[in-house]
Amino acid sequence: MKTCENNYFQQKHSKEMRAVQDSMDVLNGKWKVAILSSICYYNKRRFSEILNDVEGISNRMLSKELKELEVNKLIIRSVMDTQPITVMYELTKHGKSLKNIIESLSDWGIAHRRVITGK
Amino acid sequence: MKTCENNYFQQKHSKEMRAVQDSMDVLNGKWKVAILSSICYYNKRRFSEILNDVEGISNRMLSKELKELEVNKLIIRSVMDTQPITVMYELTKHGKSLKNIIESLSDWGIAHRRVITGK
DNA sequence: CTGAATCCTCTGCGATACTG
DNA sequence: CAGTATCGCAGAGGATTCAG
Repeated sequence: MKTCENNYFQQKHSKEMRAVQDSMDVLNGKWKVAILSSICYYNKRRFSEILNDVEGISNRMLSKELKELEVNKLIIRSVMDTQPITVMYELTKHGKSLKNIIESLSDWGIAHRRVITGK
Repeated sequence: MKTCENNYFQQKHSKEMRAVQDSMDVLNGKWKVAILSSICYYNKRRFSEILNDVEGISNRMLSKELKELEVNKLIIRSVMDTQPITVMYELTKHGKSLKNIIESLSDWGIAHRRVITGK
């Protein structure tokens, strides 16, 4: 019976689908992945450096997004006692587990441009 | 000199960073990746099936997002001449190249839940 | 069944200015 | 330098209805 077949497959993949949604909820918005990329590529990165890396982002947004990433335990914020103060951001172990995805997204972005522009 | 060093690395990674942004521009919004996951996991999928797979999406949104995905050459839409008509969606070759990323996101989503809930 | 058309709400995000 | 505080709007997205 067709519906049974569908239900079978449905159950088979609904868990993965929910997991994908969970991931995208954390990485939502226009900036999160780009910010993570910046920190990921440079290992440690300062606020103003990320501000430059991520094209077009405002300090307001950067501040807000960094806070969310910290809450989600993807990055660690540490204040350096300099004058004036500087703040370093780095990936947690958990954040580093996104490295493969980020690199894949980079590769895919380049491939996508080729596909859309017709090479 | 520190700034030179920074500029050097800056140039080294700005290309990847732009590519990541390109990818995320295509996959933006609340639903795109989930929709792609549905089609990806089942190879071919009908409108109403995707509507069920993606929890919470409205037909209005699904319709709109599918259109964008088609414009970006990630999926192909084909109308089956049945009564009433059914519409199948499947990934293009280019769309299929997202499979690894989708699977990684699924794995990461599960891991993330463990990290946040403290296991 | 697969959408398109309306209407309406809410919020993501930009611009700008200000603080320690 | 690294943020916070306001203000304002376009547009994402929800609910509902209509159409082929």
